[in-house]
Amino acid sequence: MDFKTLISNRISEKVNIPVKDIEKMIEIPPKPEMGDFAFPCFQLAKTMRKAPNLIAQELKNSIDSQGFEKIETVGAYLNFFVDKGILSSSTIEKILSEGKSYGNSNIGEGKNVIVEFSSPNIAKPFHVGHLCSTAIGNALYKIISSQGYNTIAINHLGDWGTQFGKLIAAFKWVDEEALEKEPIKELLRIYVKFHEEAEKDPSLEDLGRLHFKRLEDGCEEETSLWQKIKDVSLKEFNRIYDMLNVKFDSFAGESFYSDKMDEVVEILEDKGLLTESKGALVVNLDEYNMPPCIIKKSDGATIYATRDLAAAIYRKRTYDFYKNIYVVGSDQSLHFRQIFATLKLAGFDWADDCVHVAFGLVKFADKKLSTRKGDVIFLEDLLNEGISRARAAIEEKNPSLENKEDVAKKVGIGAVIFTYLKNNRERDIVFNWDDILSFDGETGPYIQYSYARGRSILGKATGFSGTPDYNKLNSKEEFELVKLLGGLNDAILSAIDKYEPSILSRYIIDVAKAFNKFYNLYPIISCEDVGLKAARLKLVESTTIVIKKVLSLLGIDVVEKM
RNA sequence: GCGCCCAUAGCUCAGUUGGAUAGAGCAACGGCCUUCUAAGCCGUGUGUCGGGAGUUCGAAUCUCUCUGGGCGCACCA
Repeated sequence: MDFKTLISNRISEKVNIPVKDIEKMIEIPPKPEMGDFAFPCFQLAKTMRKAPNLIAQELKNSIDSQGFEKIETVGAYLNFFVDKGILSSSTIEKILSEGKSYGNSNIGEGKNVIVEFSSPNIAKPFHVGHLCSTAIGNALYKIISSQGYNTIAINHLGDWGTQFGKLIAAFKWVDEEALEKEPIKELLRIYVKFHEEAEKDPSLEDLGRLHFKRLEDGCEEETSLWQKIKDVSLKEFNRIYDMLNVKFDSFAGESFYSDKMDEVVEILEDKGLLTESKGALVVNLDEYNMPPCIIKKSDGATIYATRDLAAAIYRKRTYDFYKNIYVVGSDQSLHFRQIFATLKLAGFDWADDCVHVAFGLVKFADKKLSTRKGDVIFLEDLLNEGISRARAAIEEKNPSLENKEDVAKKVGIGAVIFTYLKNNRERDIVFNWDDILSFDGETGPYIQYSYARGRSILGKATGFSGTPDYNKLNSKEEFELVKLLGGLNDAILSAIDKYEPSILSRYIIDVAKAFNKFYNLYPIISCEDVGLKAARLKLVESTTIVIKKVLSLLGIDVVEKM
């Protein structure tokens, strides 16, 4: 039962405004005591030439109130109180019958959506900053998929570019033994050393560029070193992706496009967009009020803009995408605006379907994380610290728990992922071990705990059977929970609309809070009224279904006990 | 200098697209485990919504301006 459209229809009958417009005006009152839905009459005052509260009063008297407990006016607001029994039974039965597909829809059927995310740079450590793109991208991938879209997860590996020239130049300092044991750390060490040395001797930068040019020209020595670096890096990255349970449909990174860039240059040339400037080939973007987009450097080598253009064109041809989403830090906003503008100038109207989903940076209280300087926290260390803190919490709170290690892993990692997804993605995260790994309050473990409590109650009720009487779920707390559970699809759609997983994180916090409140206040197993007990059990079951569903969309596992 | 983003309680953040008395978590203090797991629940209070002006029935939300921060601005990604 969709009460919002019901209300819109009834109001539309009385005033001369289309149902759709009425629906947009309907709001949810700030406090549940004020009703479940509200219709403000301020805007009608002008056309009807009457005082808004008078309009509200007249509507109240003339409107059909069937299906509602009552309809009230407060000032210019017309407040609707829905029939709790009807809403509870329809919501709970829908959840139970749809199970894990509750919240899904097929609005995206037949549409391909690309989500590019994670995209770490080969040869560099996978640090705490990379989790922003990885967690947000993975969540968006799952959230969008839930609405029937055919979604493609692409890891656009940073495996090409001048940095490899620098790395190859730095290879003369490599310690083979260390490279064997801890490849990324050793590669990082020589990369850092390169930048230190380059400060004293700027000619090293030129040497790096030379090596990249040779790599791009297919020279054997550079190519084999590059392959070696890529192999050891991917091995390390896959270990992290396994811990996070993140999977990709494609690992086509920057090098994948190395043979597709000549065509980009040709296309831009044909359209007459290329101009030469200081020896480089650029696309002028003055009309967009942006600096030019560099297509070829003065030494003839390509640059990341060229590769991103090639990638976008390739993706359009291969996947014919409906949306092409880039989950990349906000520090690259200008770059993407330049790419999209260049595509547009080249006559590709689908440039408008490309979206840069930006996020803030992870930084220390005082300084920015800098790979070049080597001050960096490995993501693996953060995840392991999370796991070991979860392990300690288990020993303290529930030492007889089975599968301790499995639970510690899911709770520890869940806490980290949830922290990354809790807030508006454009906010910077100030790195603090205790904040990121908190288990109290609005955190991942709090949600997981709520789920485990629900499952525990259900486990104790096996064998019970009774016909639920949903009319008896009439307490404020029970009804609040029901209303929240009914709002899952809206929350998902809103999250997709804004490319914002935190909308779902906030939603599930609200659900868990309402659920905790409910079971702390009312007996379930020991409830004597059979109809009410059955209804409460169904409510608990519905809640566990919704929590599990939302956490899975966020890329977080649930545990049955903790 | 130019462009984009941000400023809400001591701290970290929400705020349903312009609506009713601006809310959570953390931290602090007090209460609740012989009754469904205390990673929980209940209670106690704090705000010039950065300042100013404007738009209108109505602004934390929209416009302008100032202040204070972040990021970016051609051969790195």
